[in-house]
Parts: sequence; C-alpha cells; structure tokens
Amino acid sequence: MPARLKDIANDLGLSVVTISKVLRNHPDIGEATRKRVLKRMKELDYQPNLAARSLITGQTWTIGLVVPDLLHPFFAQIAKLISAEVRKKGYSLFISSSDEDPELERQEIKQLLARRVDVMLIASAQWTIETFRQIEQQKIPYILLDRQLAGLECNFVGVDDRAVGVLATSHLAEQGCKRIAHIRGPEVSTAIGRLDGYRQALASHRMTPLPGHIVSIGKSGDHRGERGGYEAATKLLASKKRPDGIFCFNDPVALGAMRAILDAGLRIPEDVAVVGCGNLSYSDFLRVPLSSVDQGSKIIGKRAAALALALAHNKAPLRPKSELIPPHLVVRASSLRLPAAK
Amino acid sequence: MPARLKDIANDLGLSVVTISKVLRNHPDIGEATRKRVLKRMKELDYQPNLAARSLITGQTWTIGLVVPDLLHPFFAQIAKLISAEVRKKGYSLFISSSDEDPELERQEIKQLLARRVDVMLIASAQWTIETFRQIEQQKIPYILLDRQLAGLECNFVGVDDRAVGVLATSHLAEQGCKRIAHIRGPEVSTAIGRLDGYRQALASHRMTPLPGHIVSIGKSGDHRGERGGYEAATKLLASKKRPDGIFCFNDPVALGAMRAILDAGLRIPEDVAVVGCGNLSYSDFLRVPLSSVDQGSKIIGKRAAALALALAHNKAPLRPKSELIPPHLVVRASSLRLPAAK
DNA sequence: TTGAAAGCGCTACCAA
DNA sequence: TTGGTAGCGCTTTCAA
Repeated sequence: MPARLKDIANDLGLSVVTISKVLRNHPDIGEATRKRVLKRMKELDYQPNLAARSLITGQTWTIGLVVPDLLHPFFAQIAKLISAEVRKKGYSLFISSSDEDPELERQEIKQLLARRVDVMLIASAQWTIETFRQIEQQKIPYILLDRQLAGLECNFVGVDDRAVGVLATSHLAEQGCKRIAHIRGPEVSTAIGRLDGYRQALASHRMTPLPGHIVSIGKSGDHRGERGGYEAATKLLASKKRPDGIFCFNDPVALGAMRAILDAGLRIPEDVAVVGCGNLSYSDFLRVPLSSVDQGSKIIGKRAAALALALAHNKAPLRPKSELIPPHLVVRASSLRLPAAK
Repeated sequence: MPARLKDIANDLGLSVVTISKVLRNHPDIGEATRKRVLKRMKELDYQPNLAARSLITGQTWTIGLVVPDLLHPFFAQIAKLISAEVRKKGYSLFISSSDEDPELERQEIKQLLARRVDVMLIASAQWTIETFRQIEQQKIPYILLDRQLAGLECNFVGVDDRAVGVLATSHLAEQGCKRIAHIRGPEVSTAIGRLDGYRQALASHRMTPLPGHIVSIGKSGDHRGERGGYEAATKLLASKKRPDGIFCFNDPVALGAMRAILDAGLRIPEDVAVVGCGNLSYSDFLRVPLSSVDQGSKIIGKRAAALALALAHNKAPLRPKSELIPPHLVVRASSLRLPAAK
C-alpha cells in the first residue's frame, strides 16, 4: 500500500535505479532529475522499505538492548540514553526486559539474532557464558552492561564495583562507624565486586567483618530488593554485636533496611548509618535522605551507545574493550554523623 | 554468514521450498523428511532471516512504542509490561523516548513507519493531530496511550483523568480541607481532565476554587516536575488565603510541593495536606509518605498490549476503541488528617 | 548521466 | 508429499 520506488519511477518515466540513487544522494544524477524525483517523493510521503534494503546491504540499522528490569531507574536511565544516542545516527532500538529470568533472556537474544540486529547490548541475568558463544558464532558484536561473566572476554561497560564497595565502606569508617555490616546481593559480578571492595576498605581501616555481619538478600528481583533488605537488616539488628553502619548492595535494599531500622526504634544515622548504591531519583525526598554511591548511569549509557555505534560500523573485530566507570559518593543524612567536614 | 534455507536444502538434497515448509510447520511434509530437516537446522543453529520473510508477508512482527520519558516510572512500567506481553506472541518491540519533544517524536514515528511496524503505541507530546493523519494514510494501526488529542478519534488506553481529579479532591474535602488548591500540569489532555475533575469535586462539596489557587507548573519535563512543584507551591503558600490542601498534577510535582511546604516550616498534613498522582514506587519511603492516585499503569500496559496484538492481527479496521481505566486512591500520611475511619 | 539485469533470503502459487 | 517458478522492494554492477 505505501509508495514504492517503482511507483515514482513510473510516474516520472524514469528507471527505478535512478530513483534509488536520488534517495541515497548518489552524486551522478542530473540536478533537474534530482529535483523532480525529490518533489514526487515528498508528495507521496515516500518511506523506503528498510527491510528490503537490509536484505541486500546486510545491515539492518537496528540495535538490541536487553535489561533485567526496565522499571529499575538505573536501567531505565541507560535505556533512555542509548535510545537517544543511537537515534541520532539513524538506528532504531529494540528493548526488552528479561525480568531477571535467564531463560527469557536467552529467548530474547535468539529473537534479536533472527532479526539480524547490527549490535546487541545486554545487562545479563545469565549464569553461564554459553549463550554468548552462540552470539559470537553468528558474528554479531555485543556489549555486556553492568554485569560481567567469569571466563568471558568481551566488550563491557559498567561501573567499577570494587570501587563502589571501597567508597561506601570507607565513608562509613570515616564517619566513625566501628561495626560496619554489608547486605550483599546475589552471586553476580556486581555483588561480588562490591563485597570485595567492602572487605578491602575494612582491611585498610584495620577492621574485619564481624561474624554474621555479611548477610545476603534472597533471590534478586524480589520486589526489587526492598523486602530482602528489610529481612536482612532485621537479622543484622538481632546479631550479638549490632552494627552501627550498613553498606547496602543497592538503593532498594537500603530502603528496606532503613525501614527495618526505624521499625526497631533506632535512629538513622545516630544508631545505624546507611549507605546504598544507585543514587536513585528520589533519594533526596526520603524519610531519611539516603547516602548513595552513584554508578554514573548517564556516563554508562553514553559510553555504551558510542561503543555500540562503533561496533555497528566497523565490521572489523576490534579487540574487546572494557570500560570501567569510576563511581562517586553522594552524601546525605543517612550516613552523616560528623559535622560536615569538607 | 549465517545459515540460509538454501544451505540446508543443498546439504540434504532437498528443495528450498520443502525446508521452508518444515520451518513453518506446514502439514504436508513427510515425517522422515521433517525429522532430517529439523536435525540439520539444530546443528546449524539456523535462524530465519525475518527481514526476508517480512518482504513477502507484509508483516514485520515488530511493534513500535514511543513515550515522552522512559525514566518516568509510569512509562517504564508500561514499557516493561508491553515488552513482556508482545514477546509472548513473537513480536519484538522498538522503544524510544522522545524527551517530551514533539519534533523528536515526529522523527521517531517516521522512522517506525519506514520500518513498517505492524502497530504503533504512542504516549504523545504532540499539540496537533497532523502526524497522526500521516500514520492513518500509511494504514498502520496505532494506539494513543495516556494522553488524548482533541479532534482525533482513535484507539486509546489510559486512565480516566477526570476521575483522578475527583478522587483526589473529594478525599481532601472529606479529610476536612476547606481551601483546596490545585497545581496543574501543561496543556495536555491529562492535565485538563484532572483539572476538570478537581472543579467538579469542589462543586459537589459546595466549594469553589479561591483566586490564585490554581497554579500551573511551567513546561513539563522540567526535571520531571519537582522544581515546578516547588515553585508552584511556594506561590500558593504566599497567597492571601493559604490553602490547607493541595492536589498535585503528579507525584514529582507533589514531591517538590512537599519540600516547599516543609521548607516553609509548615506541617504535612496538619497545616497542608497533599495528594499526588502516579503512585510511584517509592511513595512509601518518603519523608512524609505520599497519598497518591494510582493510574493503574499495569492494567494500562496489559490492555494496551492486548489491543496492539489484536490490531496487528486483524488487518480489518475495527472501529477505534477507547479504554478508560478507573483510577484508585492510595491514602498515606500526607493527607490523613482524620483518624482512619472505616 | 542513466538504466537493464541480477539477486539478497524467503514465501506463495501451482504443477508434478 | 515435493519442488519449480515468480516475485516481495530494494541495491549492486556494469553497460549504454
């Protein structure tokens, strides 16, 4: 039903080839002809059928993005930025939310492979690298976001998770906390990196985690961690040596933890200081404004988009590039025990 | 580089047509042949080229979604659900965030038209209906989300905004507020509907808006309204008859307004009660937990997805369907002045 | 500067 | 039950 090159060609008594060349700004077309063609295109509001073009050129001008939870502000921010950046270059973006389900994610990746996207960005919920070997076989370039996988050397853009742990924990130590606990996330690279950073920072302050002071939330994705945070904090508060500072895996977990602390009749930060990670949009407005490590989601989004565009163009296999974004701490009331030093 | 039907056909000494039929579960294929073909497909990890298929069938099995701001939890929720629902039926979803910019939105729609999506869902930032006439010309079905446009009769899924206004305002009146103000949004259908509802509810409680008690936030998208809400509320608090209740266009605006109220040394809800709209994820954790009208974004997402799938299949032009989702109020501390009745 | 011919990977149609 | 032929809308190559 929509207009085709052939229609324009017939209308103007020209060949399809000529029209096609005008469409793509090919140089060797007479000025007069070009004008006529452009005019007719406008009249018909002509849109080239990109599927047909892809079939020949092998490029689809599409990019795929798979995230575990589009509702999570961190991923929403990244998705928004990537969408904006790639659009500027004429790409369209397939986005899908895997709900933290490895099987759903695999299906989605398969779908995107069938659609021959030019490049794929994945914040993965996989435990194994098998799926990625498949992508490599199809020779479609891909980028891992946020989470890395052991044994997989590939393009990566994400925050430096060890630095996240160090930043948060050191801050608590510097605020005078003596018994710093950690509510850790599930067994993925982000949680492991932050835990490492936590241990490292404690060590450099000559502390050591007390028994029972590292607790884990259950499965991730569990109402985005609020419940897990509540339960974990409840456990911590009941432990023999009650912690006076908690570094939480992420902000939703921190919200849950703060609720548990307040419910127990304790004060934040006087009795227990709290630091989260993610710096989500509403941190300023919370009952106790939450100190949080910012993961630089905007920078991650921009870098990821830039890398994706580069990969989409250079079919040449650049060697895998890993971009670790340095995090920064945003201090708010939940961890501020000392008069604001500078 | 990836395997093609032809490759499988050659390997097995069959014709392309036979392979194609196996691929699509065509009935008239011998069991033995089918088995052989399927085996080979698995070995090669064969993925049909969907672009080629589209060219013939005219269907792309893709759907387009355009929202003003993917970071806004309301739209993120809708996007997430639509993504999940349509995937179940084998569709992939293009998502893009227009940043509340009508021009960007138009470009994006054009792009999606060129990609021949089977159906489009748009939460539009347009002021005019021109763009939609273009879509209609191309005979691609579309659904408006959240916001309607005057003079455009088309498929729509969104909350009943008048009911939103009535619900919030009546609640404030029932909580004993005597001077109820409204911070309204920009000139789009949602803001107008909520304003209408506000007026209607006041009237039915034999009240009338006091002069200066309806203020507008500036341009929408302004850091998602928090700043606008702060400024608007500051104006309201300075007015001759200070309001004792404020119905805010949405939750970000309400957050800004609450900050202004607290900054002015007033109490919520004792001095000023506040109700927002959107019921965003963190409402429970706020400094003062925010009462809010829930727009039923999950229901909207599901209904929109179902309608989109129906339109994608039935090429028959159903007559436009408008689904108004009834909102419901979630009462929290910010508006609770009376001992919880009931 | 223009256009005829070939073909991208797949499906529709009809004949064997 | 199987397969030859034609063609989707476009680009590429090469000849006029």
